[in-house]
Amino acid sequence: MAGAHTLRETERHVDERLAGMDIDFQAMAVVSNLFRSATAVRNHLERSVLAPHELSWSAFVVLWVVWIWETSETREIAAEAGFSKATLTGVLNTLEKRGLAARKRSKDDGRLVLVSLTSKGKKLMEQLFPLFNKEEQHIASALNVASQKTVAEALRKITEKLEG
Amino acid sequence: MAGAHTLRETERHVDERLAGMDIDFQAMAVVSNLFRSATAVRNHLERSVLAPHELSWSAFVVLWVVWIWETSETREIAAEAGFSKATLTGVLNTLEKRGLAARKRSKDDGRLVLVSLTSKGKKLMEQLFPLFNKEEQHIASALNVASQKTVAEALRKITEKLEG
DNA sequence: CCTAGATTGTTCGGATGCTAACAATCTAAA
DNA sequence: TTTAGATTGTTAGCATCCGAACAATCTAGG
Repeated sequence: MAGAHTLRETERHVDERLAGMDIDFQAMAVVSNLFRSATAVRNHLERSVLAPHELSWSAFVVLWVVWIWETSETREIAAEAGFSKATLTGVLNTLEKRGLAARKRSKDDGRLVLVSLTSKGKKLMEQLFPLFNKEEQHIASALNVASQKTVAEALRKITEKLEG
Repeated sequence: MAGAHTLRETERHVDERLAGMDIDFQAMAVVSNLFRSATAVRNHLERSVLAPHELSWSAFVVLWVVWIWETSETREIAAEAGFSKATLTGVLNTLEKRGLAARKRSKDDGRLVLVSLTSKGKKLMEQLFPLFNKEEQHIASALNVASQKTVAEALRKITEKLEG
């Protein structure tokens, strides 16, 4: 589907192409498959769950973070969602325009902006997240439960090594 | 570092916040840690390897694909790199402007555009990829070798379930 | 031949996504 | 109390990113 070569054909070609070089192929396999799978999962979730509601990936992530943490400071959302505060400004503009989220100046600290979901935004997440999780379940079903645990924990270790 | 909460604190909060709902938490953990780790790895590689050469992530991915496959048709690069052909057009403009890649019309099929690296582009990849792989090695060292194999294979299965 | 349909890369409009610079605000040390 | 420095969100400028529409080109059926 993704072009002329399958995943495994591509990996074999790369190995041959780089043969002789002093390369850690196992480490390369971890990283490249991390990106391949993340891209595939994101595309799948965008098409199956988000697109019908005209939601972008980042818009959904912001909704998710605010939904989970009730009300959030902007700086916190950006860190949690994984992109810069400048990017968040744009996404919040979009969400406000669509009536899904609202901004409010903090009274305690005039620099801070507090974000909350509108009732429309809340209703959307209560409807959308179960569908999202059904797709997550579909995706994770590529692995048995023991393997799911192992993979999640291994990915945590990678994240912690780089952020911890 | 990433905001006020650690990774594991965040996961516990989410579990409590969604308690009572009919949610597959294990599947959620796989997907969310997939994105967290992919984001962390990408940010790390951008800062440590790509930024010093003023290369964006997508520019590097395109260089990588063309380097590995020698000369590539545009449609193939887009599929392999994981983004749309519209995006590729922009990235190729940037790479051409910087003298790292070149476009050429195919003689066999007037619709096709063939992309190759300039000698400057080749030289850059020969210098850059070993550094890139060193960082991949650093990242993968969060796991022992057996775990690296397991994770890579599990991620392959996820990709194949969605693309296969 | 010839022409309807398929394929390819680009363009267009809009939404991310980044760093750097900025104004507003808070904090703490003199 | 004052003021230098730190923090926060926005803006500006640029480079991705996408889907949809488009022109150029190829392919088949007639």
